[in-house]
Amino acid sequence: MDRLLQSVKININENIYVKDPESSDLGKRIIQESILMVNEMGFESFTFKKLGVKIGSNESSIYRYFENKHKLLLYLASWYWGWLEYQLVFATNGIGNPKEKLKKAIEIVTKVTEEDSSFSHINEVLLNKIVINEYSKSYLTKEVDAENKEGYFIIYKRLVTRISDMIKAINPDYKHPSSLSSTILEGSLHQYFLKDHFPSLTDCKEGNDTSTYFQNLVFSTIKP
Amino acid sequence: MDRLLQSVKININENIYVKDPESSDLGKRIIQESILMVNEMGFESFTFKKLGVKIGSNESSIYRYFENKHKLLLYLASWYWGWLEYQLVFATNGIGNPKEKLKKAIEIVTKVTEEDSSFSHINEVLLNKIVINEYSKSYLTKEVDAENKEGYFIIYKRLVTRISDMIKAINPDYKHPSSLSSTILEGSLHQYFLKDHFPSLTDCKEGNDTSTYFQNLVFSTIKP
DNA sequence: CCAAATATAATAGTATTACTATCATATAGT
DNA sequence: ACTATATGATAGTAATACTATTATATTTGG
Repeated sequence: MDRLLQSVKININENIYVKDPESSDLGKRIIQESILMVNEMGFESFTFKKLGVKIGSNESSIYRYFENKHKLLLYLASWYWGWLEYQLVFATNGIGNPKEKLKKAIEIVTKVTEEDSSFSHINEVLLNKIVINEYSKSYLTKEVDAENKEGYFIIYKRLVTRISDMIKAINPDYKHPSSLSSTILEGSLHQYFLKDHFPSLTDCKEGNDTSTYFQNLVFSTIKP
Repeated sequence: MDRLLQSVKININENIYVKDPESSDLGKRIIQESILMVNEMGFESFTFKKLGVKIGSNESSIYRYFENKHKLLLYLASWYWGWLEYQLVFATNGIGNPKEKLKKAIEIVTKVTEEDSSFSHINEVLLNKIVINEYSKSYLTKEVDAENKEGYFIIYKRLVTRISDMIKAINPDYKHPSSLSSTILEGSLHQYFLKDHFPSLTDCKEGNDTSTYFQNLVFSTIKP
């Protein structure tokens, strides 16, 4: 997988950034360090000023890449979902059996994140933690409808649709394929959050517990 | 139901507030108007200064009830979950059949919110909208572990546990009762959010769609 | 290789937020 | 009427989230 991915670039809506952070060294440092910092101090405490100090650059220079930190969060989240989508498509493409295919898809989107050496400036493990802790904040806003119209959530929506389509392929009569798909994606993040902070509210403790939980949930629910 | 509830007070952890807002007229106006305002402008734009203007009071007076707006959000959320818990216990108490009981419980926590005249200063319909749009922000913070230790989320946790226990009563061998219970509560809020902002990601369009979705999900998954 | 374009850095300034502190006034209970 | 307690008014502070301007590097095209 590594070799192939080396030439892949995750494609992100151009309106999310002012200048493409992939286009320069400073841009990549902004992404790289913002992942470390947001993970470390949380999105609320994170500021462009602090990021500037950390990367030895200036606040005003960061504003040339992103309008504000909310847009940066949208960028990081889009990158994460784009990366997951790529893995999902790659891993399920050759599978003919619809049930095997969906099973694999659920495994991909619910399993514990592992480092991907193809993107050296991005720490996928920490980025996954950011998505678990901060993604909701990117859409639980008053601007969500306008931003949705701008296409800022398109990759995430496409991912939900892909899994929804796989569910339909197994049981075209099941009444809630989209709800079930969105429940898997959002619910998986939530179970990981609970594991770390409210362990009594989840049974997903380690390894592939989360995958097992959702695979069982989905296949019991949709039957053939 | 109305008569009985008139003497009920939702019991909220005393450390969430500085002074009990139920203990005075100003306190109740703070709660009443904050629900309208947070719903109207979103939690980010909401400030104590603006609230003061709206209720014809002073910023500094509001600080005598809540340390900050985060604590006020914790209060509103706790009140909401306490209110839901009361309805759940009340509605399921007499039901002997475990399946009927769980079915009713899921209906209560997933159905569309209706006004409850027992609490005249609280608009439950708007409060439900606030919980849908803002609740995640109350725990997706760096302080979550400390605040959990303080007991700020205890009502919500008790609700999850209640439903988890009902699942266990039906099938003691099912491996993920807590995960399933937390998926219902959190997933229900999410489906309502999707309905309003990402309709293509949900099949829950109106009336009792959400209840039907989750009842079907749960009973298919746990079987007998 | 020089000029011009472009990228980055430095500095300053602004409105708003999220408070804290102090003092004044109103009201309520004994 | 006295005194506690609740509320209101005002002022002040550090930090945030920017915008604007100017200066200095760095790149690149002729």
